[in-house]
Amino acid sequence: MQRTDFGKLACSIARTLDVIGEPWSPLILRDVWAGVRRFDQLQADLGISRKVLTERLNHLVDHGVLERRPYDQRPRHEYHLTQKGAELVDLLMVMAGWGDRWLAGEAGPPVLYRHHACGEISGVDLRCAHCGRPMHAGDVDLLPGPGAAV
Amino acid sequence: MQRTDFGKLACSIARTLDVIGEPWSPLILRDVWAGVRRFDQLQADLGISRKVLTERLNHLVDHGVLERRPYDQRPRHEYHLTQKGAELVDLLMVMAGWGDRWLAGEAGPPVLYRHHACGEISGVDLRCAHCGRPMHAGDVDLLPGPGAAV
DNA sequence: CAATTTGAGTTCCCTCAGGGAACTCCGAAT
DNA sequence: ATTCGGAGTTCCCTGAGGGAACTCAAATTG
Repeated sequence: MQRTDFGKLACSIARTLDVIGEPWSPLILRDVWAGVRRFDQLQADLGISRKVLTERLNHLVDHGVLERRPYDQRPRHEYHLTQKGAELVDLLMVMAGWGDRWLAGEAGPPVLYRHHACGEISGVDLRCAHCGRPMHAGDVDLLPGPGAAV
Repeated sequence: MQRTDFGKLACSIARTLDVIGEPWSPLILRDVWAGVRRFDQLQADLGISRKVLTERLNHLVDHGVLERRPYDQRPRHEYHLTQKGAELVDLLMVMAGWGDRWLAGEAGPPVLYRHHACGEISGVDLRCAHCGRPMHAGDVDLLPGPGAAV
């Protein structure tokens, strides 16, 4: 095994990386989310090699993150996010939030997010699912869970 | 340029990937967060090649995500998260949340998070920073921002 | 009907990044 | 004076990513 396989580790971060950790995968999801759904569009938009794009799309479909949906009689299809994939996009929003805050520089963020519920330009905020108060890296203790390694 | 450089794209996701998108980087941050701070400990815990570990650590220090902190007279040091790095760990928590939900299987999540504020085992929840209501991938419109590409 | 176009991949070759293991450097402890 | 231990370096080998050209089948064009 040359390139290490993260999927087997007892770590949800590693397992998630096994699904979207390869180069380009998150950007493919971003594009599909933004409405770029076809092979050639994706290839052109990202500038990715066709070989790798094929590989990544198959991987994402195999893992149930994207689904192939025909849009014509002939064998033509588009890629769509599944529920599982849509929830990954939440992760991308958090990622974009960090990039906006720390890497955007003078020019400001390249993309803005308008929240349907309130209509405002905003960003995501991390809250505790239980008490609703802010929940950040320093606000938690880590404990071994049921699926912990022996 | 062989391996594509994401840092130059007008996309905060791509820019973030430029910092932590390489294989192992997120797992290194996870370990540092969890208290694994020294070179040999990291190498042993992750099973990463020493060469790549050196490379990743330098990259993360260069990008201000980790800092090298001496812990002895002799040239010995530990890696610590900076503020910038700690905010990346928020991202890792979201990533772990997705993995817990979709990939943990029968055994359940390998790690549990206890929130200091309420003392409960919990997970993160994404809220709109403006109105406080849930904010997910489907709840937003994307608009070009000030730093958008021409 | 023949020729072209179009979406969606395949195939081939080449370079470079990652894995593994051994080697180096240096101040401290024995 | 030798050994040790942390923190890298160096070397070689394999395989993944980039680029560009090739394939294939259905539809459209002339």
